[in-house]
Amino acid sequence: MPAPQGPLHLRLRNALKERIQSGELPPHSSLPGERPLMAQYNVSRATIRQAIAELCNEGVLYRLPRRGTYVAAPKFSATLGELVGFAEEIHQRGLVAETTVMSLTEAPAEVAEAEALEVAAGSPIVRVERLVRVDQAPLFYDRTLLPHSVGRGWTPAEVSSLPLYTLIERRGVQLGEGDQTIEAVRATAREAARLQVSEGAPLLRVRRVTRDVDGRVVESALAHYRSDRYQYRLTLRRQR
Amino acid sequence: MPAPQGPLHLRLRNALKERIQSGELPPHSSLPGERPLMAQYNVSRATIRQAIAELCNEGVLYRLPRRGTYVAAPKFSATLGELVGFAEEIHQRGLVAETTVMSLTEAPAEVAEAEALEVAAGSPIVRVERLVRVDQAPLFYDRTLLPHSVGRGWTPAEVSSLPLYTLIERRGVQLGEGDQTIEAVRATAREAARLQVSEGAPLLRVRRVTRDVDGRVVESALAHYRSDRYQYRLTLRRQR
DNA sequence: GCCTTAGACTGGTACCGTCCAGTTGCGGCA
DNA sequence: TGCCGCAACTGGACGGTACCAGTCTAAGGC
Repeated sequence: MPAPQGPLHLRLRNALKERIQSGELPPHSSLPGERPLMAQYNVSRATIRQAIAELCNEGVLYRLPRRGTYVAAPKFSATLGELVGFAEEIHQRGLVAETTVMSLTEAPAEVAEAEALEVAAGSPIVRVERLVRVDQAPLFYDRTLLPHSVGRGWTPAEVSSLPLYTLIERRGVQLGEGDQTIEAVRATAREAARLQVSEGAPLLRVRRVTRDVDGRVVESALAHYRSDRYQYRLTLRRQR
Repeated sequence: MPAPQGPLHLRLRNALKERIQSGELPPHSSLPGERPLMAQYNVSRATIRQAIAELCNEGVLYRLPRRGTYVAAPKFSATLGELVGFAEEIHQRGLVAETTVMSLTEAPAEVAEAEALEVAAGSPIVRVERLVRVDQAPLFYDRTLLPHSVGRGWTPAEVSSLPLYTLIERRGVQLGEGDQTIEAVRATAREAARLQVSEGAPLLRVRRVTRDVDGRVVESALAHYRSDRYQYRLTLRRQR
């Protein structure tokens, strides 16, 4: 075989994941002990423990001290507390999104925009407005603000073909946390026209402020989803 | 000194946390390297790395490979991907909720209810309906279904004074994951009356299926929030 | 047949060592 | 003065070992 690349613990992690997904290790069955696994995969215990720890963090496995390591029940959502962009999420659900860039401008920030991005008023920023369709019909409309350092030089072609988070990470930005608020609103006349719903139809309004690992605002987004076509879905885990 | 107890890596973890919280290590400042820390705390590098890895998972620190370990910006939300109940969440926000139990019944499950709880149709289940007010005005109405083994024997007094999750955990149930879907809907005449809004007002509908660590359904809830008084808020972290 | 108990597990904690590949800063050379 | 290369340092990835404290089981005593 062509000698799989990458760190051992990652390869081990994927190997175990496959054994679980293939059904060889069904939910709630116990994994071999760490010492048997050492012999099986010919790696040190530290490596085994690292791979298992990662899978526990992902929720794929769980440990019962002094009893064993077990396969967790399958997850019901791929996104467990993970920050994903609008377009990324659509893609993760296996849908094909068509993105139309309505506008893409670089300009000095107005007061409200500067506040949202936590930069000085008048600083250069980038504004992106997009309409995303799935299966022909509009799904959501969003307006995203980015600091000039992040969004500078993007083309409509890039923005319509790649998730914003991909473009952001390409700039070398390490994404950290994203703070979202979700509310229900009535569609205004303008929103109704854009999303092709009747005025007053219920919409999901999602605001998100994304920061890099240093806490600097990287993106401030406001999206309106057609509620007849979209449900916000997330999985949360109880802390021990 | 009285020899602090517990595993070394936990003590180290807390020691570092205190140095951060005291302001000795401000946000975005770099931690000493792992090797200097070994000498400083007189522990092995593996222990240092374990403590740092835990703090990274918590979001207190972040690493830049081959550059260093840094103090993260303080968190913006207490609930980072944590599963919390409706009442718990209100409490966490520092609000005082008045809960009115509209009904509390034990009965055989109807087909749809049995499906939601993943039990056999006709199995005994418990239904709870509650109206929660904050500052006099209604905030949300919710209907929760529970398997008989979980909700059996609860009194209206208990249900109105304690979060459901507290009651569930008192039964010895280990909560695992909760799957939520959030959508925007128009208030029906009945919902409008209960929540004291006009008919057709936008509401946030939150459905949640909570499971224990073994994957068994523990609770199936459906809540309607007044959108003029409530925004769903959550913080997510980007996976590495 | 039942109960006790010893030993073979389990994961948890902690130590040691080694090598690797980027980053960074500093000193020296042009 | 300015550029460049190298040495020092960083976290990442492995390997090995040892001991601990509970759990589970199966053998042995009653």
